[in-house]
Amino acid sequence: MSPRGTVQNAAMRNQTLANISSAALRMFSEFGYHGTTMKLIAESAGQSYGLVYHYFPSKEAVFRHLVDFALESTIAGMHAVLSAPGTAWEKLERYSAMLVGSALTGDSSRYFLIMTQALTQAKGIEGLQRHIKARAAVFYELLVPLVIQAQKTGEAAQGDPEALVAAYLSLVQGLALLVYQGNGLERKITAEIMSSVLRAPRH
Amino acid sequence: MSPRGTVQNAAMRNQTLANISSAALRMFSEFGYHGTTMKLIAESAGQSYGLVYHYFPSKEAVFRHLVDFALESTIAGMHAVLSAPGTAWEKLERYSAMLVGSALTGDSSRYFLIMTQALTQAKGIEGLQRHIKARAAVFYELLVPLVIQAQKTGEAAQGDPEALVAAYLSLVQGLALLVYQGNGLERKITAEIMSSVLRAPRH
DNA sequence: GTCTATACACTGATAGAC
DNA sequence: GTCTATCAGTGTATAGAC
Repeated sequence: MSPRGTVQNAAMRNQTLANISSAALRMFSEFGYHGTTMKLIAESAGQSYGLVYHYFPSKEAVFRHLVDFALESTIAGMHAVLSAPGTAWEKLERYSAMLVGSALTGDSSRYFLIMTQALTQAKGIEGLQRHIKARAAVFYELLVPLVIQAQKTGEAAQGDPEALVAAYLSLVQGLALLVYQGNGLERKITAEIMSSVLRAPRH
Repeated sequence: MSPRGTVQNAAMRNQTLANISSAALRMFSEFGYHGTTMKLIAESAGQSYGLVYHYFPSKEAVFRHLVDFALESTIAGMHAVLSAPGTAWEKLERYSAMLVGSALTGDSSRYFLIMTQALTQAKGIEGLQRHIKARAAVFYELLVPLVIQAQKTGEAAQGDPEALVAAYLSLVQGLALLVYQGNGLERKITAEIMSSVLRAPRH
């Protein structure tokens, strides 16, 4: 009733929501969409079964929420790195460094993983595939112009810029899988290796 | 009873088995392990539900069979390309060409996909993760020495050879995902781009 | 070898008590 | 806001007829 009460309620609600989301991210990234049950999410979050349905109308909604967050935060991260001053090639190298430094370690790699899950198992989820494709197009819209510019200065490799970006993003997705396997090999990956897909052979 | 009868039976059995396996590969690669039902496999193969269980004791066995085939045929393909005469770098380039030319197109890419499915959803399948890790170690055993040799001739990039191979294999896995999405972008990928992860910057 | 029918367990989602 | 109980639907696996 009192203002303080509603504020506390909102805080508690946000915390519970974050708790459930975090648990769902772990489960989806480990068992896939169909392999994850609402019971599993609830138990993993330390919450009751019914409470999950209080925050999300369906399992699909939970998954969509995570996929959207993954897409938007990836786009935001790209924007942040690419909007800082520097040449096109410097920006691309800086993004590789950011991926190796943070995005491909810990929880962030799980977001790349559920993107993979979404792409390879979402045939039954109405419109999700299309939604991802539309938002992922932004990746290309941001990176392709940079590659074209870096090709003019001779820093990026010649060839179809879209193909280069496609290979670069494929490498990122593949590395997220490597991180997930946890052999320790992922710690040896350097920003230089990541950029090598785009880099021109020097003469 | 007669010799001819048993031979015909064996032939029919092999064909039905191949039919079910092929249908299962399609379903698993599109819906993932948990998203694929035995009913779906049966219908997709044009066979009855019970018949699938006549050929495989369980859904897990079907999946294992496909994963094993994927692993062994990938290893066999590597051996074939790498045992042909040539320098270490030539062999690596030849393998990239083979991947772009055949392995990453059509049905072959589905085998790379179920490897991804297996790695990211097989937490519930006892021992599968370990089995894959053990067999996938062969990839490294075959490729790392080649990279080390190509580093000596200055053709491969300097740096940890294991990290280079890990990035190379990650790129392959990522590209299989690209093929699956079917944007048409995968057709622009060249062997040169694939090899760029391993290639040394020329001086 | 091939098919249909079914037992049994589990999952997603809802209802209603506190 | 949080929990337990419950229902309808689906999935794996088996049994048994042909």
